[in-house]
Amino acid sequence: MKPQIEEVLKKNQLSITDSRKKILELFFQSGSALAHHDIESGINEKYDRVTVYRTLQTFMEKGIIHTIPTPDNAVKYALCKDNCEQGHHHDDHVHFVCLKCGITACLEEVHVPEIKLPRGYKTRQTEVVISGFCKACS
Amino acid sequence: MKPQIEEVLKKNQLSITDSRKKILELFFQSGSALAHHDIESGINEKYDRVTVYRTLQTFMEKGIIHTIPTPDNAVKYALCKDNCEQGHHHDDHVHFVCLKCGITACLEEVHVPEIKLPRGYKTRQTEVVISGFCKACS
DNA sequence: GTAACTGCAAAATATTTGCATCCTT
DNA sequence: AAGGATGCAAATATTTTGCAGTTAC
Repeated sequence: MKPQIEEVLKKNQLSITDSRKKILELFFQSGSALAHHDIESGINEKYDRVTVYRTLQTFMEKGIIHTIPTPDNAVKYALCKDNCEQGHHHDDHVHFVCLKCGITACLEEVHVPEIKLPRGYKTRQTEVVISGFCKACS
Repeated sequence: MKPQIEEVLKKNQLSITDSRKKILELFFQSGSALAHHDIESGINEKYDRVTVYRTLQTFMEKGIIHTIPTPDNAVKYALCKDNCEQGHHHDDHVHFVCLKCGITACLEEVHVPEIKLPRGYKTRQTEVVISGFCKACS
């Protein structure tokens, strides 16, 4: 597990620091999307709030994580699984938010459909967020 | 135009006040989604920031407006056109964000497709936000 | 007249920036 | 050793709450 994490950092030309390792590890462990708050409280060692902000921003720039737009406009971050290169994030999967337990997750196996727009509009990216009840809660 | 606005307020059992009329009018005029900031700066008479917050919240509760989840997690509000009753907001249309001019709009004429989720998940609502270039910018 | 709404002050929360110090390479 | 990352302090921005005065009905 650990080596995988350092690899990700190396591959993105980021120096390997404690906070980055721990935060990235948390993403790998949880498997779901995390809010800033989840990150601050999900790690034993306390890192400065500012460090968390900057780390998330760095990960975003490198395409390691991405934000998920949720219906209530809470900011959540999730690992980019696949073909995200620096600056060019591209999701093709659906995001899910559970109305009961609040978990937010990427459904990698569910693809977003192609949607035809009226004449004149050009699609660059389609985001789909489905809210409902997850396996555990339904 | 004006009478239409007062009607909406009446229908929702809200007392008719200046701020509510002006803010609602702004939504009708703009035809697109508005951020809190757009509302504060889009009205000549200056209403207190707190009043704007509370008015938006009231409109949300009554189902007059709804929030749109945008890719950058900015909070935007738009009129509910159709079958939204108090507490039960239900969109069936797609939201569009222009990457150039930044406009956010509801594409009433584009319906969200039905998406099958893996066994165990239950869908309650599907939100679709497409970013790209609008008629004017493409 | 009464209940509801507004504006002001201030608290609570969230995010960003500058800078000195420390750590990775 | 040098550049980048962190932590602290503080500046900004955002949202919420309490309360007194005002307005709609």
